[in-house]
Amino acid sequence: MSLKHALLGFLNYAPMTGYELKQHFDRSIYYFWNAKLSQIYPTLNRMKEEGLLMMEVEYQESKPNRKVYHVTDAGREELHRWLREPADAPPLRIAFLIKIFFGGKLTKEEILAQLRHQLALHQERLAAYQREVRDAIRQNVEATGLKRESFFWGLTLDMGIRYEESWIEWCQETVAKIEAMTNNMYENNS
Amino acid sequence: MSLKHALLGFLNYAPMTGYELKQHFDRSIYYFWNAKLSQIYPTLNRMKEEGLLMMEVEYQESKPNRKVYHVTDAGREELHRWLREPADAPPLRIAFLIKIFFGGKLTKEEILAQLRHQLALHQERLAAYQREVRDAIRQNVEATGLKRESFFWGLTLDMGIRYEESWIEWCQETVAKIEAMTNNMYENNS
DNA sequence: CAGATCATGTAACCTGTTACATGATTTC
DNA sequence: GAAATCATGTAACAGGTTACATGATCTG
Repeated sequence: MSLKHALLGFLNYAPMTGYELKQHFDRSIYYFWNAKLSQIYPTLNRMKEEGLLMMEVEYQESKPNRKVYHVTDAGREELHRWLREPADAPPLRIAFLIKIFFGGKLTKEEILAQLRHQLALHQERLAAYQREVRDAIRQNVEATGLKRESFFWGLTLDMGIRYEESWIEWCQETVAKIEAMTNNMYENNS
Repeated sequence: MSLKHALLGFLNYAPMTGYELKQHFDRSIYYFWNAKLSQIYPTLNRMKEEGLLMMEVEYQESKPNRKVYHVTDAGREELHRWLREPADAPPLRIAFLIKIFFGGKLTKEEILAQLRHQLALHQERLAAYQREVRDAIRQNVEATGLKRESFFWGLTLDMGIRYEESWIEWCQETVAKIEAMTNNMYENNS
């Protein structure tokens, strides 16, 4: 379970609540991993029972009490073990490519619409990564002084950017290919 | 549900059994979508109940009877509706990048081992796509005469190849970056 | 005065994987 | 004689999403 290990990783920087962990996901690694609070809370509970975490309650009025989680020695060991363990490369799972695969059933304009929509999505994402994520890394370094860590954060961002760029190039080239076909060519090559 | 629509897409080429559908997945779109038989069989049943498919039983001795599925008009309409519907771009979900993100906890050799392993995985896949998938497309065109469709099949393969190439480039550049660091630099920039 | 932020969860549901069950025929 | 191919499934489990539940305080 990767969520478990991502949580260990963040808690290893500093003790936090589930709510704060969610913010870390949203601000730093959301572009390659994320989770909802409804998944994070029960997972933290299980990890506590497994002895990977300790919990301290900070009492609050007019808000639910803060449950601050700390990594135990067992948790740190488990994190390190997992980090060294060879990772597999999960298969792509892209419904959009199913639409392209069976795209022969669509008209030229319909498939161009699909492609342009996909292009726009990836362009937006790329822009977001270049703005927000870069900034988030900068802010994290300033806030935590984890300068060494930021080298690794930057590596993952590079891959995120490269991924979006691949899509953008493919979409643009594919749109160009299909636009270059006359309607006659497009309809009559079956 | 994309599995449903992928099944509709294949059955729209020709009526088939669940077993044969699985082979189509394994031979043509496995690199961006796949499913196990244990998921395909119940899904076909549900689709039949929804009126998207019709089933004919071919009786056999010494083997379970073949259940051959055909797309109904409602199924064809549903396929066409889905193909036109704008597709979203699902977020990446790569546990390996979590390992890199928290890579500061690893030694230089440990992280290089991760990177080289990942590089090898993607190189193998790229080689497979360039061999097997190209061949599968060629064979499908010969077997079915769906020349027009093969243009679209090729487009998805291009994206698959591009994806693997991105990983390979990133892995190689990242390995080079880290190798270029002296051990001293690597350990002492926190 | 509406919406974001802080802060916790539970329950139902959906998708997909793994394990189990059966068994003849063909190929190496 | 072992492994792949043909051909069907069921059941348990794992991971993740959506909906529901609660409610004060801060910000625009």
